[in-house]
Amino acid sequence: MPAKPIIIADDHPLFRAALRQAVEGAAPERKIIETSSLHGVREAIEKYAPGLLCLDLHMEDSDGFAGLISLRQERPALPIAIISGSEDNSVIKRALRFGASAFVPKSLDVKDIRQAIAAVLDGDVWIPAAVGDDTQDKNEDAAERLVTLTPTQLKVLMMVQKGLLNKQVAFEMSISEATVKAHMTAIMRKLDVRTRTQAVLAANALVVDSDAPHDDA
Amino acid sequence: MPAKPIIIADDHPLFRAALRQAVEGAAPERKIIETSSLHGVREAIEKYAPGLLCLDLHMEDSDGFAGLISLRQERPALPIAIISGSEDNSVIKRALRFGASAFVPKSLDVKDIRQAIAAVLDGDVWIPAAVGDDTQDKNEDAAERLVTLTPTQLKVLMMVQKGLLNKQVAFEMSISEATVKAHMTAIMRKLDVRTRTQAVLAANALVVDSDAPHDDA
DNA sequence: GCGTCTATTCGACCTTGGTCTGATAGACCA
DNA sequence: TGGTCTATCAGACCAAGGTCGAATAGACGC
Repeated sequence: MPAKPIIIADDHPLFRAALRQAVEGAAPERKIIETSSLHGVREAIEKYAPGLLCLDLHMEDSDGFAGLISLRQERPALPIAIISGSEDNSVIKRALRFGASAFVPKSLDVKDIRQAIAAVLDGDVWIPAAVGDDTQDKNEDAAERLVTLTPTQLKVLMMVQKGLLNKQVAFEMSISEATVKAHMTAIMRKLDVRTRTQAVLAANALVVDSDAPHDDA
Repeated sequence: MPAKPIIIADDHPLFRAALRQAVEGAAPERKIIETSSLHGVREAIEKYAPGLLCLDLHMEDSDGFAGLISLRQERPALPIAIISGSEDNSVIKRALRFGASAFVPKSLDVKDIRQAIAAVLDGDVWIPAAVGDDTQDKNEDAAERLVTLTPTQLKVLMMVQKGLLNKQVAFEMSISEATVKAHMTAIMRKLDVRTRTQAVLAANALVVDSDAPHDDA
């Protein structure tokens, strides 16, 4: 069978080059497409029907884990390897929960990255060696529910999370306020909350840097 | 002059004992009062007019930095040394911004803690050696504004941040919903936002929320 | 004591949020 | 082809959020 191309999506040109090197080591015969935005990723997926996506979480338009969830829903069969500067345990676990096939910290050297890519191309799930199994997963429910949101619902929730009014969301998306309200009703039903404030709290599981509140009293 | 007593406030009895030892080393002649809640702290302040408060951030009723801010407003002259399991840079910097006189990580040994206490009793500000100067201070404004909130406003904001309705806040505080709304208006004015969702976003600067330091496998 | 300030309290009033009904249209699947 | 799911929207309706003006009470300066 013909080897499908690989997409590399990262903000940073230098790291993109390094990643390309690692990927070429793992799959020399594959075509590689580079991009630096979620938008570019979607275009590339449309155009090249890739077999693997290496995705940075910190791109301008990726909105934390929301981009990952959307892509997974659009192409469930496409394996996604998350590339991230973070090595935080909760970030790694959330990435996997949201459907990533691998988590590759940027601190890894080329050899290890190559190994990770090879594993994913082989159909495996790859994670860094030292991932603890702390079972303080109370955000598990929230994560479980967030993946059931449709891409449009996710987009609405992202805007609400930034503090926008329904009216403003409607304007940004060029739809009516009534539709935004309908989306919010559906979102809150799925997240099992009753107000937008609580929806925002639940959506904090999507934020990469400072993670959602948990009571480790 | 008579040496004013010292209050030690920490959830953990064992650590409270260790802290007492360190404090006694730094100020042998001082009376020491122990407590394990914010409520206990207030009582002790009322009763003993202390010269120093050693405050843990992770107590049941301390609501992150909100407790620190309240106490600072009630007793601006009382130096407060923050005791915390976290050593995260942003936590330390926020503690100082919110008026702490020292930041003492629990990982320090008794000798260093004694030194920190001594420094604060001397009127100095004490921080751990390795505090970087990473200039990712975008919460600086938010922090600046949060300290202008009155204790009541802070209390309301804490509840709203947990996702409670105005009606629920009113019930919890035994005041009318109209009053809660009035507080919210004042809060939003001070924080320079226009909706409760945005107020909750701003209030996130109060969340301590660091990763559990013990389970780094 | 007397003005002034601010925090807290509240009711009247308007705006935004959220539900429900019901409807249209496209995508996808069986 | 029919059934399900999603996205879109309108209008009515009620609940929640938010502003305004105003009253009270304590703190401060003078």
